[in-house]
Amino acid sequence: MSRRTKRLSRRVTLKDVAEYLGISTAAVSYAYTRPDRTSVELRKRVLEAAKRMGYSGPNPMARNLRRGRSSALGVVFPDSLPYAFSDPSTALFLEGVASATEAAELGLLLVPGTLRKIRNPKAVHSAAVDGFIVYSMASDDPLLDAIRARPVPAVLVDSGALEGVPGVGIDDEAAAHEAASHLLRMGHRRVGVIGLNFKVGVRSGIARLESLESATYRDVRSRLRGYAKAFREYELKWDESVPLYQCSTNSDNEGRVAARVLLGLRPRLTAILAMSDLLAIGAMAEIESMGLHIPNDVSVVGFDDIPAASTVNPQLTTMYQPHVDKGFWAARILIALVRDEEPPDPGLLPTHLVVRDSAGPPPSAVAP
Amino acid sequence: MSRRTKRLSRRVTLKDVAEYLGISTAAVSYAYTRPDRTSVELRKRVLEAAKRMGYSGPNPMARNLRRGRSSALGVVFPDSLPYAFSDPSTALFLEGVASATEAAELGLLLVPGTLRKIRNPKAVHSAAVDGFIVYSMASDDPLLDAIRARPVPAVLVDSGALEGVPGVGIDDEAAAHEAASHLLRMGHRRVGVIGLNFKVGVRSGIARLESLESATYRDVRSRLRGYAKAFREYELKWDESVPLYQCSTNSDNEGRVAARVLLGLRPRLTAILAMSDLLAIGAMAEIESMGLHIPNDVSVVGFDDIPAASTVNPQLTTMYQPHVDKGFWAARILIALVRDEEPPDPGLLPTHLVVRDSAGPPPSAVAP
DNA sequence: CTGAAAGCGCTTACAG
DNA sequence: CTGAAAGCGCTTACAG
Repeated sequence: MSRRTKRLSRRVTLKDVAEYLGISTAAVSYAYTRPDRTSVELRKRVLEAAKRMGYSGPNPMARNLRRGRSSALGVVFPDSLPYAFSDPSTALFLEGVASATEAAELGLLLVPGTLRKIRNPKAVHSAAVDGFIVYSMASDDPLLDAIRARPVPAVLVDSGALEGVPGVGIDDEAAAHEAASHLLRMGHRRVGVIGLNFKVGVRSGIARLESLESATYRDVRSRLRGYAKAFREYELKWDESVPLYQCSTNSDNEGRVAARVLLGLRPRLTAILAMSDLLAIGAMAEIESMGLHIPNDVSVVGFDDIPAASTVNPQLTTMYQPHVDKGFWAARILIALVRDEEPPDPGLLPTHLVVRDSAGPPPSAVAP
Repeated sequence: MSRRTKRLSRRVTLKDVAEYLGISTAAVSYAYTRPDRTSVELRKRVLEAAKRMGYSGPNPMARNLRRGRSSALGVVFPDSLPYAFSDPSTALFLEGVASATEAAELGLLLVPGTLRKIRNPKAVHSAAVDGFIVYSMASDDPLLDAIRARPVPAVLVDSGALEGVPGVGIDDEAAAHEAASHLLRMGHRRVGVIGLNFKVGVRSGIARLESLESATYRDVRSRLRGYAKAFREYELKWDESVPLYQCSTNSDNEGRVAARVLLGLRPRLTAILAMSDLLAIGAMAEIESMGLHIPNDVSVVGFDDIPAASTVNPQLTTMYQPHVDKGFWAARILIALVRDEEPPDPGLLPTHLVVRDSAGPPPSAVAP
C-alpha cells in the first residue's frame, strides 16, 4: 500500500521545493498563484522540481488560513443530508446554487443540521466556509443562532429575511391563494388540505387551523394563509369545513396516508389541495388504489412543479415555483456579501399555476 | 449593515478570549474540544466570556491546518455541478454518500471537474478535503491525474479500480447482458441500442461498434460488451444488424432524439435497449408521440431503475442498480482509508432486472 | 487540571 | 522579477 506509507512520511511542502531550488518560498508560491510575478523560466523550474519531488501544489488548508477565506460556500439543511437528497425540489435548488458557485469558482459544502436524528449545530460550527445558504429553516430553529454566531454572511431561503440576513423566496401566500382558487372556481366546496410540517418535530395527523399562525416554517404559514384567504372568499369556514392533514415529512408515502385519512371523511371530499407535489403524487396513488378516478371523482392540485408532476398519470395540476432560480439567487446574493459588494435584489420570485389533468369540476352527483 | 462593519474590524480570536480571562489559549481550546481536560467551572467561564466577546468558537480553517485534516470528503464530478444535479441517479448516489459522511461527522464538498465548459482541475487542487470520491470518470480523464497527485486517498465509482485506488460498482457487463437477453428471449430480433457517451467530448449520433473497446468510460464499455454478448448468443451480428445511437448527455431529450433516429430505420425496430432510464423515458415519450404503442409496437428496456421508472406510463422495465449503496460504500471505504484503517470490500454490488410494462413480445405482424 | 511554546504550510506587504 | 520574514488562528505534546 504505497499510498499509506506515503502518508506516514512527512509530506513535501512548498518550503521543501524552495530549499531544493535554493529560492525563496515566495517565488514558489508565486509560481502557482501569480504567474505574472515570476519569470517564465523560473516558473518552469519550480513546476518541474515540484513534479519530481511529488509536490502537488499549495496545501489548501494552509492557503485558506493564510488568506482568511476558504473559497467555499455552505448550504445548511435543517434535516439530515440523505433526506435532503430525497426531495426533488432540493436537487433543483442545488442545481441553481451550483451554477452560481461554479461560475464564481467557489466550492460547495453541504452542511447537515441534524446529526443522528438530533438537531446539532456542530457541522455549522466546524464548516470552513465563507458564508451560508440556509435552506428552508423554521424561524425558531436553534441552528439559526449557530449560523448567525459565525462571523460570515448568510442568506435565507424560503424563510423570509432576518435582521442583517437577506432572504430569497416566492410569494407563498399569493401562490397558495391561486392554487386554492383554481379548485374553488371550478365549483369544489369540499376540499381537504395536505400540509407540510408546521414546525420542527411535529407529528403527522389531522391538524386544527388555530395552529396556523403558530407555524414556524414561514413558507408553510404563508401558504396556509393563502389557502384560508381563498376559502374565505368563497365563504367557506376553514376551521369548520376544511379538513387539514399535516405531514411530518415531505414524501409520497406521507401523501398516501394523508389522502386515505382525508377521503375517509364524510361527506366525501371532491378535491385535495397538497402543499407539495410529492404529497400530491402520493395522494394520487392512494386515490386510485381506492378505486376513485382523478379528476372525475377527486381533483388534486399540488405545489412545486417538480419534474415528476408532468410524468405522473394523470399529469398533475400544480403551482410552479422557480427552484433553480431560488438557488441561483441565494448564491449570487451570498457571493456579493462575501465579496463585500452590494447584493442583488431579485425580489419575490415569480410563480404560476400549471393547469394539467389532475383537477376538474367536482362530480355533479353527490357521493354517499 | 452591522454584519459588514463587523467584518471590517478584527475578528475575535481564541487568544483574545484567553487574554481577557488571563488564562492560556490551551485552556480556551480545551473548553471547546476536550471538556474532560478542563474543570466545569473554567469551561463555563470561558464559554460565557466568549459569548460576551462575540467569539463563536475556534476558526475552522485554523483548526484544519493545525490538525492536518479538514474533516470533509470531496465528491468529484467529471462534468459541471449543475449537470450532476439534473441526473436522478446522482441524487440517489449522493444520498448514500451523505448517510455515511454524516454518520462519521464529516463534511461533504462537491467538486466540479468542469469549469466554464472546460475540464479544469483547479477545483480538485484547491479542495480542502481528506479524500476524494470520484464519480463516473473516464479512464483517460486528465482530472484523474490531478486527483492522484493530491496526497489524500481516493475511491472510484463506476470506473473500476486503479493502482492504489479502490473502486465501487456493479457488474455492468452481466447486468447489460441480462437486460438485452430479456428482450431477445421474448423474440425480439430487431433491437436498437441507445448508449451513453463512450468517451469525453464525443458527439451524439449513430455510432459504430468498432468503437466499443475504445470507450473510456468503463461502465459504458462493459455494458456494450454485455449487450454484444447477448446478441451473439442469439446469433445477431451487432455490427451488422444492431443499430447503436450514442448520446452525449444523459437526458430524456437525448433519448427522444435517439429514438426518433433509430425508429426511422427500416425494417423498423421492435425494441429499444437504453443504457439509462432517463434515455429510456425520453425514448418512450418520442415513441408515443410517433403514434406507436408501448409495448405492443415497440418494447423499451432501461437501466438504473430511477424513481421515475415506476411512475411513467407504461411503467419501465429496467435493470435495477443500487445507487444509494454505491454512494454509501464508496464513502465507507474512503473513510477507512482516511483513518488509515483496513477498508471494507463490498465486492460488486448486486443488480436485478425489474420487469414492468414497457417490454413485451414483438408484434407478430411485420411493420412496413 | 492548567500553562508556555512550537509549529501546521502557506501568502503577501515590503524592500530591493 | 525576487527574497526575508511575519503571521493567519489554532492544537497538542510536554511539563508541571
